[in-house]
Amino acid sequence: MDTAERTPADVPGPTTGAAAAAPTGGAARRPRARTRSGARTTASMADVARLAGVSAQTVSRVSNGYAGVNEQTRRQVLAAMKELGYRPNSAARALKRGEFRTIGVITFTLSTTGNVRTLEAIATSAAHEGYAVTLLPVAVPTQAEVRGAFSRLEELAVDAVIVIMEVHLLDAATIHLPPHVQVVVVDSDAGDHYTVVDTDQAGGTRAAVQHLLDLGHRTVWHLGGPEGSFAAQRRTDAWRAALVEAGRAAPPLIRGDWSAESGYRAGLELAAHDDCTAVFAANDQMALGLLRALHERGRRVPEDVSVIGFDDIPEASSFLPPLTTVHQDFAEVGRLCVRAVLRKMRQEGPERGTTLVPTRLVPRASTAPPRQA
Amino acid sequence: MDTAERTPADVPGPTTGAAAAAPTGGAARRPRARTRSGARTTASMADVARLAGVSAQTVSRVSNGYAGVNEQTRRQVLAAMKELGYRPNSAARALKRGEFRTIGVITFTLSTTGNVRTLEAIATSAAHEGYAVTLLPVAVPTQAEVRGAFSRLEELAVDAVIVIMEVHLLDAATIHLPPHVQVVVVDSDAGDHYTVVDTDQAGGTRAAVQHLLDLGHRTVWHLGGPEGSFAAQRRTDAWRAALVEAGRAAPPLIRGDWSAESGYRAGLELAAHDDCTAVFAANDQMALGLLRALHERGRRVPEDVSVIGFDDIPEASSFLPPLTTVHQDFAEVGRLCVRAVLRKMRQEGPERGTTLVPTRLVPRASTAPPRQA
DNA sequence: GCACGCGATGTTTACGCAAACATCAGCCAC
DNA sequence: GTGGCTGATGTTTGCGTAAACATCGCGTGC
Repeated sequence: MDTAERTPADVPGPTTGAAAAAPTGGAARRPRARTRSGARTTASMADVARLAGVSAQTVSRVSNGYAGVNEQTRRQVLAAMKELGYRPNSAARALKRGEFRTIGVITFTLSTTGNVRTLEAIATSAAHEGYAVTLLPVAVPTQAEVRGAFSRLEELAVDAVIVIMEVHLLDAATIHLPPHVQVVVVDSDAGDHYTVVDTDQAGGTRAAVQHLLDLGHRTVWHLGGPEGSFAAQRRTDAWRAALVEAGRAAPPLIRGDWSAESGYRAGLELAAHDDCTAVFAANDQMALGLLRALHERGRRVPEDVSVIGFDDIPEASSFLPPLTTVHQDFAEVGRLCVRAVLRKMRQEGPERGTTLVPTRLVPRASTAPPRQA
Repeated sequence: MDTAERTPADVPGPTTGAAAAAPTGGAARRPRARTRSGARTTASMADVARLAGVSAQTVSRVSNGYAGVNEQTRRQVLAAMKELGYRPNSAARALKRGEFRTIGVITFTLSTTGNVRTLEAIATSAAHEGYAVTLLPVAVPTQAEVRGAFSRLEELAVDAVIVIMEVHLLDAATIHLPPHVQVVVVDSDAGDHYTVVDTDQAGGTRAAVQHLLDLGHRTVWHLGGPEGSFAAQRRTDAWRAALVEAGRAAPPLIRGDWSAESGYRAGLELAAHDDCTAVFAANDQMALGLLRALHERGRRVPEDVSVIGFDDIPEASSFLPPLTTVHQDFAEVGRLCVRAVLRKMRQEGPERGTTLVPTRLVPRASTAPPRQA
């Protein structure tokens, strides 16, 4: 047989011609489409190996930074990689290694500051650990949609999942996660069943209420968040508890939906109550709307009414007046999420439990002692 | 028949399996105990095939919804899948198919409304097309960092990339993308070299300036964004051009950095100019700070000074006073990005060129005719 | 001087899936 | 009835990588 047929580039090894009874791959190992200069296909390890005159395994070793490769060989391989523009194929890697080095993040909306900031921190922390982050948006917060996201997720290339969402939407009975995909939840009180990382809603709320009481206000009104939200629920509960603890009567709860617009509507209502001298809004956006409503109704802040928010969005210091609020450390929440989920993957962490991130009261110009105090 | 469920919620079949004359796999197909950390492995196609009594290929056909599978066989396979909790392995799929069905999004920060809203829209559109979105945050906007993100990207499982960033950070010479990975850029004027989708910055700006001139203002001051930003640059250029077109003198440019705080500082400066009756802020956050500064200095809005913003963030309608601004359709931008990048992947779209998404002026209470007009 | 060990490298195999090809049973046309 | 066709299913193969195992050459201890 004309075993000649050697290409100019030439294959290094003699390639062991014989061995007729090749146990398995005996088939014609066709030399792949010529990857010469006008190459279209991406170079594979085999291509690099050929060019460098070594085996594919050695390329793999270099690629993964193994020790035990001769320095000169290593340099040759690196040169070959560079020449061919070699990049490891992540699909093959993932297949072989059984992991994707990717974390999925399921979130309902990116329109709230908290979710976005948390997501950003997660992405940053994950990148730091060599993980990528894949986003799984859920259009509407219904169980069906969430379930849909999870089932999409099941085909997705992720090793773990972080859910930024009220967990009551996760009907645990109907969601079955792929095996060894770990979950960490933000904004939830499901610490009994999941690993949860969250801002210390209660602590922050207590600080806010206490701040107002300390200023001399008889009681504190509350502009709460929407019903579905656990964060809202906890802030409301903590508000009530703090008042009870202090022996004060809790005024009726007023609800918004997190938006500034809803805060405005609530503010119009509150402005009608002459006895209202202090309001704790469950987030800064609602506080913004509240400020506008009070202004329109001629109630001065903080002289007539003190207002305090929650979140400390960057704009809060530019409100009229600058808003006293409770600062949330979203970056820390994100960091802890990633840490927790990676720990769980390595089976180092606990299966469940809640981690709370402390808050900090940021006093600005929207709170003051009541006039008659 | 004997579909009797043998193992309630157990590992796949007994498997141990006759060392039958397995034609191919010859080797003892060990029951695949723990792969990684002691976890059960997921069931593979082969496991399903065994349980259903068919070949792996048939499982594949069912899994991919091929026609040409007998209904009864199909049902059997589906039942087996369900019993084993089978999920296709996306790494293997990607390896075989040569695509990941994932789009990478590189962005510098998620702290600006525009980026976040665009990202959200991208994620939603992508999901709609069956694509996932992987986030690649870049910590600081330096070329080195961006290059780092791109080289991380090269190992990443993505088929295409959308860059939400000023493209001048992409030093084209040093970034070499993996072959076949298409790029679409947002917020850039690099339409000559890339496919660009962006808001019609110039159109929006012209509308804003014209609105103020139409109200009778002699000229319009401008609170611009930071130097590095193309969006800022274009708004500034368009502002100047619109004034020139109208035969008005352009006041000196004042610069902020997008933040409300910087708007406040600029506002203090502007308040000192008695002849300033109208300001166009390059975004709503800066307009917010501006409003506060003007208020503090006793300049009433809109009676003494008209203020107009850009973006139309949800809070803008709750500013004091509610802000007239230029609405950006981020959702559309995101949608077009995804469409463009998928088109390029399929080689249906053009290699380069810019697509502009129109804006809309939203008149509210922060603009009015000047007093003496 | 010879076996042994060790470092460097090569060879085989399997990961899970799906395209390409192979087989096989029925069924119709002539 | 026989050849050919069709639809359903099985078999082979290989994607690019990395673990496990195999080989090879050289220096060292005794």
